[in-house]
Amino acid sequence: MKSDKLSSLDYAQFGKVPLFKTLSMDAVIEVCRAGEVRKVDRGSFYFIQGDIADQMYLLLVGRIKLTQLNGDGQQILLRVIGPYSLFGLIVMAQVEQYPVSAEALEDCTALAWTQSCLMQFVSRYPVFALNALQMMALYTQEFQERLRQMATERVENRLAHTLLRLASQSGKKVATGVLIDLRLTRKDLGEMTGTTLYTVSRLLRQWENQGLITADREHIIICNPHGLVRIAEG
Amino acid sequence: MKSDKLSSLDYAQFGKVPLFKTLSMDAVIEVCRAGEVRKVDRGSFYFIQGDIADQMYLLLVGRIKLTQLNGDGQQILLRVIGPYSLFGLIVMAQVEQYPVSAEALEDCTALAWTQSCLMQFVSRYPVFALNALQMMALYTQEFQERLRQMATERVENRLAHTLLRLASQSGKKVATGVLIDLRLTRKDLGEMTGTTLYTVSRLLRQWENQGLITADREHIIICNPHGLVRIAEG
DNA sequence: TTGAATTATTGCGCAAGCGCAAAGATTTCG
DNA sequence: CGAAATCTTTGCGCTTGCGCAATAATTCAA
Repeated sequence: MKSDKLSSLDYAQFGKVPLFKTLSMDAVIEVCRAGEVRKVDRGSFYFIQGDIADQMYLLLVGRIKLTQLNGDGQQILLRVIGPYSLFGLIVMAQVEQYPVSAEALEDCTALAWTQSCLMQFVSRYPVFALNALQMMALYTQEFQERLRQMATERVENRLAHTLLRLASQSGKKVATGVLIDLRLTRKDLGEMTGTTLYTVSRLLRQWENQGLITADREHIIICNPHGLVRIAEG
Repeated sequence: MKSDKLSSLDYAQFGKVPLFKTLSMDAVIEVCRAGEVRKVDRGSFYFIQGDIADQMYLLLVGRIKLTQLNGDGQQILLRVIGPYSLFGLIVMAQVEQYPVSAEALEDCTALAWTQSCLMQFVSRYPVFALNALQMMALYTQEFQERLRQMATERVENRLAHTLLRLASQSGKKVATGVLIDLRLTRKDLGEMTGTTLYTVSRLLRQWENQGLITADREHIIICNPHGLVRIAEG
C-alpha cells in the first residue's frame, strides 16, 4: 500500500460525508488534512478480517467490496461502496479487530486516520461521536432487516430486494431504466442474497424474459421497478 | 404503562451497565435519578416497531423480547434480555422510529429517559456517546455474523450456534451442565434461528437422544458443550 | 491474435427442511 | 378443579433450491 499526504482535493465533496455533518468547512478541511492518502491496487486489500483495527478510511477513488468469511472459506458480500463512503468505521468504536475484509475492486485511493487521531477529533468536535453513532445505528438497522429477510423470505424475494437496494444506493438513470453499474458477478449477487450463483442466473434469466430487467454480463438494468417490487414483496 | 420516579435502588448494579463505563458513581446516580420508572405487565409492549422513538430504557426487573415483523406477519426474534440491559438504544442515535418491538415476557420494571434528557447527558459527559457507539458497534457485529450464518450454514449449525450464544449470554451453571432459563418455546427458537418450530423440535429431540442436551419443556440444559460446538462448526 | 482464465447458462437428480395434521403433554385461569 | 389455551412431538408428502456437469460466452494477457 503506497501512502502520502493529502495535497489538493475537492473539499466541497467532503462536506457531504455524513460523519462530517454540522462540522464547519474549516474543521472538515483540518480533519482531511490530517488523513494520510493510501492507494491500493485492484485485487489487493485495505484490511483483512481479523487484522488489528487501527485505521478508518474514506474512499476517494475506486470501489471497495466488504466481505465476511466463515470457517470453511464460504463468504458473504456485505456491501460494495464507492467514492466518499467510509469504511473501517468500527475503529471509532475502539473494537480490536476488523470484522470484515475490504478488497479493492479497482485501483483505489482513500484517506486514512489512526484511532488516536480520531479520538483527538472526537474530543475537539463532540458531534463527531454522535455522527458515528448515527451511522452505526443505520448499519445495525440494515443488518437487522437483512437478517429478517434471510430468515423469513424466499430466494426470489431476497434477490429482488437486493437489486432494488443496489439500484437505490448506486443506480444511474439510463434510457431504458435504472442501471446497476457495479460489475457484480452472479456469484457476488449470490453472496449478497444468501443463495448460489446457479439460482441467481436462473432468476435473472427468468426476469429478463419477463421484461423486468436487462441482465447483460455485468450491467443490470432494471426496466420495470414496479414489477420487481411486487416480486420483492412476495 | 404505569410510571413513577426512582426512589431507592441498588446503585452498585448500575455501575456495571456498559453505557455508564468510566462514569463516576455520582454521575451514574445523577443519571439514574433523572430516569422515570415504568412498569409494564406481562404480554404488553414498551414500544412497537414503527412507534416514534422517544425513550431509551434500562430494564430493572423482568425479561424483554425484541422482535421484528415483516409485511406478512412473520416475525423474527432478535434477542431476549434480562435485568440491567438497555433497550431502545436507537434513541441515542436520533433515529425516527423504533425498528423493533419490545414485549414484556414477565411483569417488568424499567428506567426510561427521553431523547432530550439523553442529549443533555451526552454534552455533559461526552464519554456517553462513545460508550453508546461501542455498544452499537457490537450489535452491528453480532448481526453481521448472524447474517453470514443464516446465508451460509445449515439449520442444525445455526440452531447449535443459537443455543451456545444463549448459554454464553445468560446461561447458569447447574449440576448437569449449563442451564438456559429463558422459557423459550420451540417457536421462539425457530424465530431466532430462521427455521420452523417443527425442525427445532426434531433437532432438540435428536440431540437429547445423543446426550448433548436435556430439553425439558422450557428449560434447556447443555450437557455436552463440546459436542454442540462440533455441530455448530459443521 | 490466440490461448487461458473467468463467468454464465441450463439440464438433471437429489436432499434439506417446510408445513399440514393429529395426538399428546403441560400450563393457565376462572 | 376443570376447561381452554398453549406448547410439543412425530408421521408424511412435497417444494425449494442446491450443486454437479457440460457447454457456451466473454474477458484477459502475452
